[in-house]
Amino acid sequence: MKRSTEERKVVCISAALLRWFRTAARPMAWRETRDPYRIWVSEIMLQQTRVETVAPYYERFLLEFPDVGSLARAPLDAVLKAWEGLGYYARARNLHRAAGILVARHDRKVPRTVEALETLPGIGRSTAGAIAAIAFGADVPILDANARRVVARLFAIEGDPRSSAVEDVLWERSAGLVRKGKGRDTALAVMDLGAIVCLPKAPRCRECPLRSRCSSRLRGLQDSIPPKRARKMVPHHDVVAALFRRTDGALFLMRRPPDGLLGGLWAFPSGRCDPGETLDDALRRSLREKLRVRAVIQREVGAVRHAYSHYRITLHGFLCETSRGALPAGEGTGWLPGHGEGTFALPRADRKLVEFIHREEE
DNA sequence: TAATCGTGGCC
DNA sequence: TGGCCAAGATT
Repeated sequence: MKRSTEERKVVCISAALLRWFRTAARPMAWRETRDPYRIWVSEIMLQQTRVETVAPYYERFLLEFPDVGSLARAPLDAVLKAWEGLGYYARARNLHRAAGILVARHDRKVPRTVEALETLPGIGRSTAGAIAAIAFGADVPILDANARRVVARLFAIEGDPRSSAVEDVLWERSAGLVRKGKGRDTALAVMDLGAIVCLPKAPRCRECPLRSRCSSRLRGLQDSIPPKRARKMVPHHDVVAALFRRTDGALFLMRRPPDGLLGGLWAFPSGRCDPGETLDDALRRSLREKLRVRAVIQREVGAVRHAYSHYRITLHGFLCETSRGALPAGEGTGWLPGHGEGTFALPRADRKLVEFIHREEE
């Protein structure tokens, strides 16, 4: 029967993969624990983010928020501060919100099933599978970026791996790799194979434990599966920011709206420069609109180029003073201490402007 | 389905 | 330098 032949092949692939994993597994802090909370935190941090980047954040975050209760009790500002620089800040907001839900409705415990995990904010199908498999040893598939690539190549699944039709096939194939009782190791092995061997560019097929069974490799398709994503034009904008400096050196900040780009972070008042508009005009206009103040622009302290997820900016920082009207105070406003770090989470670009000022003063 | 949402490293 | 990519979710 042809079907059972296919099944035997997959069993061999799983065995070879797990054998390889025993010697090749990458050491990581979050692999040394079975605490579901820690594994949950690591999975959220690792979304769209490299392992090396996450490592220091993971340690610091868990020192400050060692369990579900401490995370739920903490003010969002403290969570965002711990997340500062890691990007995709909705992850931190959702993590915080989910901790509150766990306290209120789940006895402070991370759910064990994919279905329950998926109901929490910030956890989709892929992360739910990863947490269920890694934290609880569930025999469920994963389909992160590594698994997508590994599975697509292994079974020579052509087409855009992000289209829903292809994705369904990939989930099926990923599930087929999971042998009974091996959910955790299978998930980690697929991830590691994708990170170490089955690389996006120039996969190292000669070192691959599955090279003799990889359909793409056997057909010479390893460089065309998955297909390259069509790239879009990346817009560029000039953005102007106002640095109001108090006599003690503190800098005026405003909290960004709770959702959207850099949501909840603290940043210098800023605005996008319209086409044909001078930087000075754009800044005065923005401050009039947003702060209801007239500003005197003293000088530009520096400009930083910065790339967001889907566009680029050049952020021009200007030292300013108010000529008419006072800066707003109270909720949603703050002052970044002259040298001290403080408790404000700032975007990277705004941090770079702060560095410009500090460097000037030396 | 397609946009949106950060940042750093690599080539 | 700039394009590409990384343990995706949400709307």
